[in-house]
Amino acid sequence: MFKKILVAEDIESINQGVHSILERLQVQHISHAQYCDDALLRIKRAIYDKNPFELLICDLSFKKDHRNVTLSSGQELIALLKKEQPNLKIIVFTIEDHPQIASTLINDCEVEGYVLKNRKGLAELEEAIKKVAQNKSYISPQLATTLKRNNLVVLPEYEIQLLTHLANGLTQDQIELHFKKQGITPNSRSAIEKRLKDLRDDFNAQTTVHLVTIVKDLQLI
Amino acid sequence: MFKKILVAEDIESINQGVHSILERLQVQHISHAQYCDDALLRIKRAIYDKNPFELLICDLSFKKDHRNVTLSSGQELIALLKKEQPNLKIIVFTIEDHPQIASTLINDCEVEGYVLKNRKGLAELEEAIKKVAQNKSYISPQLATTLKRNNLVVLPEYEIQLLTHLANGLTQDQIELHFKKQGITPNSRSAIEKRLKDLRDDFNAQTTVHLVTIVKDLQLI
DNA sequence: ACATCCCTTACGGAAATCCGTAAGGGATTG
DNA sequence: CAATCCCTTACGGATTTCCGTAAGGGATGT
Repeated sequence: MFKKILVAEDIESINQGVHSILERLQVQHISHAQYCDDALLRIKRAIYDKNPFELLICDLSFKKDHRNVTLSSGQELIALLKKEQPNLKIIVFTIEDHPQIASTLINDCEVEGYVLKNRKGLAELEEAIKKVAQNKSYISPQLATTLKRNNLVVLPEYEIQLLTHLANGLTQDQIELHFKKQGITPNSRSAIEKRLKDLRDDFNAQTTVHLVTIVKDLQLI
Repeated sequence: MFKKILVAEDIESINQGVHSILERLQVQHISHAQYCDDALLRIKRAIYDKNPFELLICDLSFKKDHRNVTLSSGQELIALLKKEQPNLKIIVFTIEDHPQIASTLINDCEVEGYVLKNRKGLAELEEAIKKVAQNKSYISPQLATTLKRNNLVVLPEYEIQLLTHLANGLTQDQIELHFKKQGITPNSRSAIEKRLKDLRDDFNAQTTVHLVTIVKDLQLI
């Protein structure tokens, strides 16, 4: 079992719940951070002290308050940490069940666990901690099944840019111009139209407005 | 102070936190419901038993699981309850800080309290319970300030329909036709165009796609 | 080399949207 | 009653988007 764990989570009542589990698992050093910035500092400090954390249990969304923070989300924190301390195990503990977001963290950021805060969340978290301590990984069952069958759509960077510009109010002419300035290809009017047509087909969108709302709902842009 | 309180909340660790507060406030009867349907049943039953609840502390979002539920959100529950037991006090305790949603609950559904689950959430909840027990109302400070200055936009039903149809892939021609069938006026092509132009101006949208993404982000549709 | 495939670009016409103007019809007000 | 205001509708032209066709170029395979 882990000896030194950091919990990054801003809601106190959930912190209490997590803490009680860690105590039951007889974790010796339990630290808490209510801000992402704090979490990063503590982890850096622990490395400097030659006594690094072994596991981070991390929420994704942190409420803003009066404090100025540079890291506002768990995603940013995790992305940094994988450079700072690659051997640090990470379990995401969040209410966020959107497959797109979970998939990015699991596959790209390579977190070791992803646990949903639901009715049985704490029990699952305990399970996850045990698994990860054995060098296995853990993903909440509901999420695991949807991730498997849900053949996730990942939009290529080009399509993301195209749709984002549309959503932000650029006309196709403006996008063509912009792509030419930035050296992004293809940038002809024709190609842009064709991509949009293909995307409409792919997503069964009747109009371009429809298309943009669909990809926004799917959080692809 | 209240003697009989129901807590509708699906995440166990938060339930624990709320429970500990209610105990400190020496509430005699504390009930919990992990599903909206359960909450409704318990409240009805309590009325039938001539021993109704005095206060409901209610989350908004409830995770779906294997159980079939008819009420899937706190909003639906609250809307029903205000008919079922008009004198029941309600405090919303949620992570949802979108002013649009909060405003609807506070002004339309007339809940007595709206507390955000943030770093000081439990302390605020305690404060709210005390206030509401004195027939006052309570709104989380952060929210209260934004609600005041944020001169909330409320879109008339007609505009909501128009934009929703656009977002769902109808062309302006199809919308004109649809409005005529439904007897919704104005339904001329011209009027539809004019409304969209006005809306684009109101929201500083460059294009119609832009407009739709803006109102979707604001959760106006 | 040649054929094939895939992608980009170009072009032209159809369709949809955008925009301004103007006419008509209620409601309000002097 | 007349004047005014506001909204709806109609219409025409400009702009934008949509769609099909075709030409050109690079990569791959035979």
